[in-house]
Amino acid sequence: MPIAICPLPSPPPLPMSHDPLQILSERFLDAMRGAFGDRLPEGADPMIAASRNPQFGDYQSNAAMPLAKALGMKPRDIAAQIVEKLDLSGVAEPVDEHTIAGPGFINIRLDRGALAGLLDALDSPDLGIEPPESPSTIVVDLCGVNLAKQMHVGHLRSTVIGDTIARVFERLGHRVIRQNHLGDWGLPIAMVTRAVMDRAAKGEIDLDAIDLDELDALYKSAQKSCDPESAGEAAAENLARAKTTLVALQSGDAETVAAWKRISDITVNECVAVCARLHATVLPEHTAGESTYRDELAGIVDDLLSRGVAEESRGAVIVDLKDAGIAEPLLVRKSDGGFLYATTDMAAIRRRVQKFGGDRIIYAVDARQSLHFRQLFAAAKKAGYAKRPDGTDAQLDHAAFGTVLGEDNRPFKTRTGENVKLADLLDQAVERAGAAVKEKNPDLSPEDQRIVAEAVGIGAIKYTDLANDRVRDYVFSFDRMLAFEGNTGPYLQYALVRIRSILRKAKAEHGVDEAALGGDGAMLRIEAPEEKDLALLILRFPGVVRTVADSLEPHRLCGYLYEVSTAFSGFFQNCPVLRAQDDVMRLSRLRLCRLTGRVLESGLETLGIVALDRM
RNA sequence: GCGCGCGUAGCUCAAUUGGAUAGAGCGUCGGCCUCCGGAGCCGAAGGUUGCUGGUUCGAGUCCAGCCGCGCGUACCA
Repeated sequence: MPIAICPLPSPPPLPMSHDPLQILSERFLDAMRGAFGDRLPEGADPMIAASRNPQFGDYQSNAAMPLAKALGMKPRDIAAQIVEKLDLSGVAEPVDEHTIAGPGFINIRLDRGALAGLLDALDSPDLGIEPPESPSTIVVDLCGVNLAKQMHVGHLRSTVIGDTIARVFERLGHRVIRQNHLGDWGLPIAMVTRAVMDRAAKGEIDLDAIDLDELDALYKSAQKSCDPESAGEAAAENLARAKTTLVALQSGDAETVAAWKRISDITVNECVAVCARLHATVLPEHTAGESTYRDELAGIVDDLLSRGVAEESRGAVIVDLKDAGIAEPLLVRKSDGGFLYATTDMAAIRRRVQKFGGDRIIYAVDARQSLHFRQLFAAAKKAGYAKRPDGTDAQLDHAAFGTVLGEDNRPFKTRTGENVKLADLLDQAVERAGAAVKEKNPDLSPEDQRIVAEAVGIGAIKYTDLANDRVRDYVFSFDRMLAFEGNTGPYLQYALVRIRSILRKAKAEHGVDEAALGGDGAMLRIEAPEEKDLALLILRFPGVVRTVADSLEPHRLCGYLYEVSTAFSGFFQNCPVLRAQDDVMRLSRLRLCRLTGRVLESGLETLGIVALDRM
C-alpha cells in the first residue's frame, strides 16, 4: 500500500479517541510523514508527553531532536517543518511564537472546547479504559503465608502489592488468577505436625479448638527442639521423628494427614480473615500450597535430566545457568534425594503457564529473593516450562519489594526481636485512626466512627506501603501515615469525602441529581486555570493505570491520585461550585466534581482502599 | 571475593521509563475563615541528585570506575 506523501486535507473524523496522547500522536505522525515522506525513519515516534510545566503548554512533542541525525538537519528546522504540516484543528490552539522552543520542543495547548470534549468522552462508565481487544491471562503470586505461622509485616507487602497489581490488570480488563503459594510442605511443616500430634495424644491440646497463636508457638518450639544449639542431645532424636513424620505425610498416612490438614485449615482461615480485613482479595480458592505440587516434583527432575536441561553435580541435581549469565546453578534435587523450593517453583511455572494459560506471571515477593527468581526464570525458560501455545515464552516478572524498617532503620521487629503480628499492627492503626476521627468529627455516630476508623487506619497502612517506590526499604511510622497531611491515604479519602459532600448538598439544595450530571445533563465549561489543571489531570487517568501495569509500580498511581486530590483542593478553594455565578457554571462544575470523584473512586478501588462518604 | 539493589532539601519521599528551570509533605517563617467539610489553600527559605569520568542535541535517569549502606551468594523456605 503506497504511503501518502501529501498531508491529508482534513483529519479522519472517526474514530475519535478521548486520549489526547493518542490523538496528538496520530496528528503528529501525519505531519511527520507529510514533511519528510520516505526519508522518515522506520518507527519514528512523535514522542508526545504531558508537559511538566504549564509554561510549555499542555502537551509537547519531542520528536524533532532524535530525527536530527537521521535526517541530517537541525532539530529546530525539523520542528518547523513538522509544525508547517501539522493539523491540530479541533484539538489544540493555533501555533504561535512559543510553539517551538529550546532545541526543538513543540508545545501544544489544547483548546478549551476540545478539552471539554475529551473530558466528556472520558466520562463513560469505564473512565476511558476500554477492554483490550484480546485479554491476557495474568497470574499473580501473592501473600505467601506459611503453615502454622501468623502473618507478619513481611506478608503485608506481598499481599498489598500483589493484590493491587492484580486489581490493576482486572481494571484493564484482563483475566487475573491469584495464587497464594502457601508454604505447607517440607521438614519444618513435619516438625510442627509432629509436635501437634504429640501434644494432642497427651491431651495437652485440643485439635478441634486450637488457634493459630498456639500453632505459632508450637512451630517455634518444634523448630528449637530439632536444633542442637538449643535442644542439645535430644535434637537428633526429634529431628529423626520429624523426618519420619514427613515420610508418613508424603505417603498419605491418614492420621498424619488429618493433623496436617487441620493445621492447614486453621492457617488458611486466619489468613483469609486478615486479608479480608485488609480489603485484599485473597480467598480460599486462591490457595495453591506447595503440597499441591508434591506429585510432580520427581517427574520434573526426571524430565529435566532426560532432556539434558539438568545434570548431576556433587550428588545433587542442578540446572546450570552460566549461559544465561548466572554463575550460581539452580538446585532442583538435594544429594539426599529431597526436593527444594526451587523444584516446587519450577512446577508452579509449568502449571501457571501451561495449565492456566498464563501470559504473564508476576511474583510479589521480597527483593532478597532476587537471585532465586533470576535463576528460576532462566531455568524455566531453558526447560520450556514457560512456553505458551504460540511457542513464545510467557513474561516472568519478580515484582520485588524492599524491607519494612522500624524507626531504628533496622527490619521492623518488636523490642524482643520477634516479628510483629500483622493483625496487631492493623488493630493499632485502627485505634489511632479512631482517636483522630473522634477528635475531628465528634458528631459521627459511634458506629460510623468505627467504620471510618477501620477504613482510615487500614487505608493508611496500605497506602504507605503502596506509595513508596516498591524496591526501596521504607520506615514504618504510624505518626507519618496517620498525619493526614501530604501524600497519604487519609488525604485522598478526605478529598473524595468533600466531593461527595458537595454532590449531596447539590441534590438537597438545588435538586441536582448526580446521575443527571453525566452526558448531556451538564455541559462542561473549562475556563478557570484550576479547572483546566484538574481537567488535564483527569485525562491522564487511563494512561497512568496502563503505566502501572507495565512497570508493576503502584506508587505511580498513588502519586497521580495525590496530584488529582491537590488539584481538586485548588479548584475547590478558588472556584465556587454551588454558589457559582449561574446554573450553567454550577452544573459544569458539579460535573467536574463528579468526574474527579469517579477517578478517585476508581483509583482507590484499584489500590484496594475503602472510599468513604463521611469521615 | 563475586552478584544484585539502594544513595535526591535538615527529615520522609517524588520526578511522565533520556526531555526544558529536579518537585511534594513534614519541620521553620509569613499569609488566607460573614465562604460549598480548615483533615484545607497560597507564599518564602531550603539542592554541586555520594564522587570522578564517559555516551549525546539533552543525564537524577544510560555506561565505566571508585565511596558508603543493605541484601544475597550449592543442597532452609
